[in-house]
Amino acid sequence: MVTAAKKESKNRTLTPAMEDYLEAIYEIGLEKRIVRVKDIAAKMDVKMPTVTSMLKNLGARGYINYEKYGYVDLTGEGENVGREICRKHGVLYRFLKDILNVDPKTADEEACKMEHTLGSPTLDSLIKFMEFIQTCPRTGSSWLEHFQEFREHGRTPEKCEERTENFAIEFKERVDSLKGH
Amino acid sequence: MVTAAKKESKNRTLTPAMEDYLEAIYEIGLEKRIVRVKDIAAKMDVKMPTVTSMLKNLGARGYINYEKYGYVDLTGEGENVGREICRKHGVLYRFLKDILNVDPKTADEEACKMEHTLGSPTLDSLIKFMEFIQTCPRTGSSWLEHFQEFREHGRTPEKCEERTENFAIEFKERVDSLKGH
DNA sequence: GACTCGAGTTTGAATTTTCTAACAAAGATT
DNA sequence: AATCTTTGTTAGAAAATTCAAACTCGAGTC
Repeated sequence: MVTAAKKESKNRTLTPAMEDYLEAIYEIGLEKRIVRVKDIAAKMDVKMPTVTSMLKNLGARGYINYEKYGYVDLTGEGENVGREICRKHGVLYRFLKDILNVDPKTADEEACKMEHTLGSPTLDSLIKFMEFIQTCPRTGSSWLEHFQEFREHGRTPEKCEERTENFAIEFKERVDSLKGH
Repeated sequence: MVTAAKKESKNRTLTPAMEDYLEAIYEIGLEKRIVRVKDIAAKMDVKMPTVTSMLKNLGARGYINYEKYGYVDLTGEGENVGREICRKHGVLYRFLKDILNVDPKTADEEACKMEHTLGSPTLDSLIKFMEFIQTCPRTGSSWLEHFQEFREHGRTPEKCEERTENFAIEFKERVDSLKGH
């Protein structure tokens, strides 16, 4: 379904590209004392002039402090954005890799694009969902393994019955430990 | 994590915008005999000249048959793309809305962007995952309800114990019906 | 047949992100 | 200090997507 979503008129919202640069600057800042144009270019896989123009852009918008030939650093707001995009990437990466079993390289690439498309509330819900899978007495890691089997071989009544019986025992133990607090 | 993903050099891959137009044309084609520039413009929320230039573009690439002042129709390849994007949108929309409980409007908007970022294998895995949740004896709709409770109020040991006991009964019935084929 | 009106197109321009080629500054090395 | 290398910047251009303004086509209507 293509939906006529209102275009964000004139407003100074960050584009995906800008968000990517802020994320890159944030991550480089975590590892090194200083953030260089060269490092950003390497991380983003673009050439240095591209970085320079984006830095001017982000500087003008107040997300970084930037002076020619000087080192780059994020303003408070720039840091908030960088951290949030970084967090989104991590959540999405783990969901794709650990839950959906997408191979790590693809998971990283797809997370890289999705991190700009999902709002923070959706991300929060996804985090809670993953947490819930792992902590709910009915699911946990054996359930995830069961899913991987299903994903590869579809529904096989024998497997299902076997797994169900194993879980019956596992589940009983969990119930007892819950009761016997 | 920003990753230096290889840029697809010269290759004639479809951009997200092109995919959106093919999806829109595909969907309009499902509802009406003929697909008009005006309808595409309305669905995409752009002006007609924008549609005209994109139609030339898609025509040159072989995804549609396009002649000035004539009606638009998809080639075989164009239809494949349109259908696939449409399918991705549907899967993502349902995941966001039914599983993560994102409000329908937001779910639609976010699905609209994500449909260009996830590969078909990832989508297939997501479909299987949703199917698995609904058919696995350990989960099903009561588990999803349990999640919604958790999402809103966090972990509450009492609730958890209560739910767990209810499930113990529910689960026993399922096991019996499995055994008694 | 001439007119009108909605649908479609052309033209030319703006924006965003990127590049290459050429230039400039900073840091090392001698 | 003079030079070399690395790093960073400017300038100019390209591709993609969009728009507004002006023009054209086609289908009726008088």
